[in-house]
Amino acid sequence: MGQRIIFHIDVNSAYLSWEAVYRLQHGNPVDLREIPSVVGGDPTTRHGIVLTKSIPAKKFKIQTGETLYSALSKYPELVIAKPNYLLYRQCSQALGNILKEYSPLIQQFSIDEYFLDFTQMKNLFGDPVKTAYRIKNRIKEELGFTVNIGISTNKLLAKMASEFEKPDKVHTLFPQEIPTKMWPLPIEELFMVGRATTRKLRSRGIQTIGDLAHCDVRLLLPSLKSFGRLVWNYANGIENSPIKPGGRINIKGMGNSTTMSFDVDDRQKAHLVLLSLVETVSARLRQDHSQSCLIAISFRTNEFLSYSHQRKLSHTTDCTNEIWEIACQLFDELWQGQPLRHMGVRVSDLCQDDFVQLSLFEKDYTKLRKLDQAVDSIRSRFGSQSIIRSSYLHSGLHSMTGGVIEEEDYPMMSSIL
DNA sequence: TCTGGGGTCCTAGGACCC
DNA sequence: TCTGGGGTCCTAGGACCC
Repeated sequence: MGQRIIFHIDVNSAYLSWEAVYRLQHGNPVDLREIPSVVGGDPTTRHGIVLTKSIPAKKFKIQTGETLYSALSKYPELVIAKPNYLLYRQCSQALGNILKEYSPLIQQFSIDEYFLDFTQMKNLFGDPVKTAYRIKNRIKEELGFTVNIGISTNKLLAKMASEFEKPDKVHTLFPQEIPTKMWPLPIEELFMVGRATTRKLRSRGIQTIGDLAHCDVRLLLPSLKSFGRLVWNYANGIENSPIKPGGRINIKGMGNSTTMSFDVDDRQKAHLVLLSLVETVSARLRQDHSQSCLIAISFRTNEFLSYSHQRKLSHTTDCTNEIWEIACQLFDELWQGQPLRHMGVRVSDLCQDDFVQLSLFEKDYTKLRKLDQAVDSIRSRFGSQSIIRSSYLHSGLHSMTGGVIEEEDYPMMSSIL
C-alpha cells in the first residue's frame, strides 16, 4: 500500500466559536472571538471552570480548566458564556455533513474534531492541500466558524499539524518535515504526553519531542512500560491506525457523573442522586439497544479524594430499578460517611439486547422493564421532566442528571446551519 | 485550586484453577 | 506446606484525550 493522505479537522476554540456565531446570528453585535471571553459553568453550583477560551483571553494567560474565579482575577472584564451542548451537537453535525462530501471515510474523534482519509479522493478532487483550503473556506462561509486542517500520512501527524498556528489555517506535517516542524516542540505538546509523563520524561533530561525521538527506547520502559514505546513511536511519527467510520458504534461503556451544588452527607440523598444518574444512563442504554453486565459507582469527597467500586453481574440488564439497586449496594459498601461533592454511575461490558437471557435466579424484572419502556416513551414525547419520581419533589435535586439534553429549552439555529 | 463531564486504555495485585 | 508456575478473571486506581 502506498502513502495514505489523512486530514485532521479541528474547530478553533470550538464551544466559544459556536456560541459567538450563534449570538451574531441572533442579532448580538459582539463577536466573542474578538474579545477576552470564555465558555464556562456556574460557580454558584460549583461548576465554575473554563471550558474554552477566546484567543484574546489566551493573551491574558487564561487557561482551559482553570477556575472562573482565577480567570476573572487575570481579567475582570472577562465575558463568560454558559455552555449550550445542544448547539454544539448541531454545529458538530453540520461540520460532519460538509466533510462527508469530500470522503466517505471520515471519523468523528470528538465533538469538534474529525479525521478524513483523502487517499482515494485525490483523483476526484486533485491536490490535497488545495482541497483542504477549499474545505476550510467553505466551512467558514457556510457555517460561520473557522477550523484548522492538518495534513499528513497518518492520524497522529495530521493531528499534530492541526495544532500549529491558529486560527483558520491549513498545515502539513509530512514525514520529511518532522525534524523541522515537530522535533523542536516541547515534549508536552506531543499527543498523549500529559502532566505525569512530562514529569517523568523531564526527569530523564528529555525536553523536546526530538529528544524523545532520539533517545534509546529502552530508557523509557522501566517507568513508562508499553506507554513508553507508544510515545517514542509518536515522537518519531510512527502510527498507522485506520480511520474508523461510524464513530460510536463500538461504544465500550457509558456513564454519567455530576458535581452537586452542595455536599451530600446523608445516605438517602446520596441514593437519590444515584437514581437521577441511573435514570439517564439506563435510558441511554435502552435507546442504544444495549445491556450491561458491569455496574460501577464513584464519588469524590469534599477533600477531593476519589473512590470507585464496581460489580460484575452474572446476567445483563438495562433496567433502571435493578441498576439503581446495585448502585446503592455498591455505594453503601464503599461510603464511610464523608461529605460528597461529586458522584458518578457507569455501565460497561455492553452487549446488544436482542438475545437477552432472563435469569431464573434473579428477581424477575419483566414488569419493571415494561415500566421503563412506558416511561421512555412518555419522556420522548413530552420531555424528560414529564414524569419524575415524587421523591425528588422537595429534594433540591434534579430528577435526571447528565446525558439527555432538553431540546425544547433551546431555539434551533438559524437557516445558516 | 474557589479544581467539569464524557470517554478509553493500561497496570498491579489478589483470587482461583489446573 | 516452609509448596511452583501459568493462565484467567476481577477490581481499583491512574494515565491520557477532548
